[in-house]
Amino acid sequence: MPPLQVGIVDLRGGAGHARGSVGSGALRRIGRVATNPPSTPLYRRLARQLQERIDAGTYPAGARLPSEPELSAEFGVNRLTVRQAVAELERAAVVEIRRGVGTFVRPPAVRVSIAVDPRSQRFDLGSVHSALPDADDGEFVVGAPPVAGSPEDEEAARQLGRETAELSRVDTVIRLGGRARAACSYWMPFGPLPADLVRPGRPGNLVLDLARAAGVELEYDWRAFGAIGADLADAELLGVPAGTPLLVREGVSCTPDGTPALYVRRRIDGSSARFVLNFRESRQDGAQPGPQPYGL
Amino acid sequence: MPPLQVGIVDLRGGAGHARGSVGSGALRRIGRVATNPPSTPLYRRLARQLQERIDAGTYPAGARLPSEPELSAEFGVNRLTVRQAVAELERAAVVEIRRGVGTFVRPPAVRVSIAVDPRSQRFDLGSVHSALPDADDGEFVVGAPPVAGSPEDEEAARQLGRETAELSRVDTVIRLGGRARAACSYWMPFGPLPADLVRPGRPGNLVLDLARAAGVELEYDWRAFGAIGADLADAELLGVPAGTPLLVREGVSCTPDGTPALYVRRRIDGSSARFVLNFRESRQDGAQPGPQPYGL
DNA sequence: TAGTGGTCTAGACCACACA
DNA sequence: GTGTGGTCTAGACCACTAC
Repeated sequence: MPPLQVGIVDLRGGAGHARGSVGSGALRRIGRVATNPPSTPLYRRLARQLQERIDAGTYPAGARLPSEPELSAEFGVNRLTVRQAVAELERAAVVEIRRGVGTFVRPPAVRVSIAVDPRSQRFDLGSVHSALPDADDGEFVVGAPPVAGSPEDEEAARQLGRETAELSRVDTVIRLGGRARAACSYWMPFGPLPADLVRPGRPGNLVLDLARAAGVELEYDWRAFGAIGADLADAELLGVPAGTPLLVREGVSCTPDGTPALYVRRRIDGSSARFVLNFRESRQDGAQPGPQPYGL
Repeated sequence: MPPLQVGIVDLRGGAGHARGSVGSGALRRIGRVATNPPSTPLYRRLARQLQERIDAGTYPAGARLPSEPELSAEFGVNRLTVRQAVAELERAAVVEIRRGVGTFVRPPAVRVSIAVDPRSQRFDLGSVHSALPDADDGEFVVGAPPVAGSPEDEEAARQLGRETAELSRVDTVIRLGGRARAACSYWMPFGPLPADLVRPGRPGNLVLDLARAAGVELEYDWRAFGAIGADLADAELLGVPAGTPLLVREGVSCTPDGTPALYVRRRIDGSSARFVLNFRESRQDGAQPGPQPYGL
């Protein structure tokens, strides 16, 4: 456990900070009376200070930070201000907060790396499935909501060149390592879907099963990558706070004759995966065989 | 302006919510005394309620939400609780908060769509440049920090198969539409770099200029996509709150003989761009020529 | 000047994890 | 039980924006 510093720590400015300078260098409590408005809010200076300690190894990876009351006392600020600083670090994936336990420094980002060769046409990689096969993991249907006029549904209809009334929809969650990693939505221009396939809780590779049931062969048409914050619904599905960065991977698959047959939109927990595209033939040197995953 | 509802609004549960039921249906203020702990925190129920109003068109796109004191009075909760709810909606990109002005409903997500044909080898699309050429926009050098032992530097060295001491680094910001859209870092296994090229504030296409200066021809080796929250440094560079979802696009380019010559890591404001990969030849039907951008 | 959101405090009660 | 983080209140002062 890191040594608990006693007394009040000065939070004025910090290294490389522009304003906020006060005359004397005396250690001074920063309280309600803003003798010299520092322009940088207190909670942010606190966040920087904590970040510096983490970078310096004062709080190494995996270590528990001092508790909120401890930090509150050490820096002479309100506990809520401490919480605001720590929340910022949590959103930046620097620390992980475990309720009832403590706040811990995150290890340097372990990610699953998924290689995709963009020149091959028929493959069903790119789904997170093949990365970490494990018991209890997999894709699970969470519902088959009717296609109404939601913005998502409208988008799907536009992408498939159909009317919303012609579409069926299924929502799933992909679990890996005991955690929900991705929320998926599928739209298809046919229906009704086999009740057994879209039964909530059903495991399996939904895309493959649906394609088989419909008797169609699917090819990638296009895929797109973006980043958004989790909305309230996705946050609940994935068990993360709203606003958590999600990697959105969406696209259309079509039959060999070019008819759009599937629009898929996946929201993937950003800390869980990245997608790699290789543009050169597999290298011969062997020294650096493609991208190095961040750890795993 | 939406009509200001008077009185106290009931926040118990909300549609489709599991727990939190109380006996009578009377409108009741939810105060300090939790007569029946609803399990779902107040601020989240408030967020849902506001989201519902936005979905229902009570607060249409572009409209200003009632001010925090107004919402505080309407729902009978503390202003800080209101702020917590609104902050959640802001992180989910549902509303935009303008200090001193108000909180506004965001339009349905306008994004720049950038098509990339993954089968062609030599192209410098994929950079955000070609999307929105405009005056005052472009890429600007913000610094050429020495390569020390930071985790990023170590990663770059690993990717390039070099020691950190062999690398040079440049950081830039890409501005589009008057806003910073992407923060970029480049690592190259040579140096020193031409002082004129890495002078802070210098505009231009840095990759092309550096390659020309070094007399090397660059090809894509691999590119990867991920999503993270903005850390404190990126948040400052991009002018967004820490934790804002960023699309990370990183990769290695090499010379025609396969020698790694550039590691690049871009953090792109998630609300600004998405990357599209086309797997099929350009379509003949013409009806749906590739993916439809979300608006722009 | 008036109204908006941004920050900060002090204090309270709660749910959760763990010993 | 003890300590952790999670929620909520009341009140205050501030900075920014627009009129």
